[in-house]
Amino acid sequence: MLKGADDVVMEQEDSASRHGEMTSWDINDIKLPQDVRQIDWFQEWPDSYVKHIYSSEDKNAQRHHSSWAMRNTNNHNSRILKKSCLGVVVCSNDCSTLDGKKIYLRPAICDKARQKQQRKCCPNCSGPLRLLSCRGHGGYPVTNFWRHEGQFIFFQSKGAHDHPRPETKLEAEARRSIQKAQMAFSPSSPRLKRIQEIESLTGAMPTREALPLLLSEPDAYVLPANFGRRLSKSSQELTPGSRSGQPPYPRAAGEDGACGEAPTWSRMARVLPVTEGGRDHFFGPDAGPLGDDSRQENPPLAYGGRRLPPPPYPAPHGGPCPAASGAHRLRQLLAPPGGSEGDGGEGGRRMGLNCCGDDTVFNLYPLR
DNA sequence: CGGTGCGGGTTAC
DNA sequence: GTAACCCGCACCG
Ligand SMILES: [Zn+2]
Ligand SMILES: [Zn+2]
Repeated sequence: MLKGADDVVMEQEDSASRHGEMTSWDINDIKLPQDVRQIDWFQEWPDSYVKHIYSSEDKNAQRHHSSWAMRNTNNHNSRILKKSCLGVVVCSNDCSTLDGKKIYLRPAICDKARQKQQRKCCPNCSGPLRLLSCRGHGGYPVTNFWRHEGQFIFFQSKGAHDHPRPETKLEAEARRSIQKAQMAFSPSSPRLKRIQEIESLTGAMPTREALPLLLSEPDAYVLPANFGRRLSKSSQELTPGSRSGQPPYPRAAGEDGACGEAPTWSRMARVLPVTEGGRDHFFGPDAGPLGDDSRQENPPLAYGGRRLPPPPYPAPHGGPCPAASGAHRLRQLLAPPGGSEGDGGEGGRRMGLNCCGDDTVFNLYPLR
């Protein structure tokens, strides 16, 4: 992925190659540095060839999380855990939501579940879904390596994702929950239900954009409570997705309620003093469109021809997309993750920025 | 149900 | 030998 603004680069790179002192280690070294100068806050979207050293206390690191859809891969080395990127699931129709956003679903990690997922249909236009595989590492999926050593957890990634970011794990979970609730809710005959389970199960779902709106629905008011908690302590951990990229929250509370204006936090907060702890989220300005079609789930035959995304922004042509289902009101579903692990900013951790209250952050979001 | 780890085994280079 | 990857198994929330 190209990094647009420098600040973006900074945020990620900074930690790895901070201030000159090159990261002199490699995940394969017999001995890894134990005189670590600085520990990094968990990085939710590590990209490019970066390295990070996390605290062995960091829960996200312990679980080898990433907001990229990474699946375990066997490298026959129990000391080093290796994972490879699954890419992102896109709509074959390349449809767009009302507010012009694309559908980037999170590939299921489980093989079986992923196959099932690919048979489902687009939550936005009901068109067929397609898996856009990752080829950011020499034509192969980007790989991530994890190694626990001493009081640290070393992380190293190889390759730069050449596809948009998928929904975070939390968003994907929310999506599943909503759809589930939606189904259970529908007062239809068992027979119909059956059908929905098959078809609908496949797609008719609110899109990423809709999520926040749904959650903001009247009953959604269950959330506030959580809001308070999160973001409080100076050291907490947040599951990878936790309110990162496309937080279902920002708009939640007071919004123009209207659905008209979908969330506009497309590009924002890039500049925040520090991306909130553990969450470096906020989409990167790069999460951009990267159309690149013609690349599906075929092995990297001859890779070398790189096609670039069509025009800057493929016009939304969604095609005949009778907005799927009207899924409305659905509440909670989004459990407040534990917390977050400090703040990610680099250059040293910043403690709370929370002192002012969670709202601070929220107010920043709309910052479009 | 699906995320995560593990490790045997295969295949291509 | 290295790397990608398939496959089943176990554990867990
Ligand atoms: Zn679609
Ligand atoms: Zn990738």
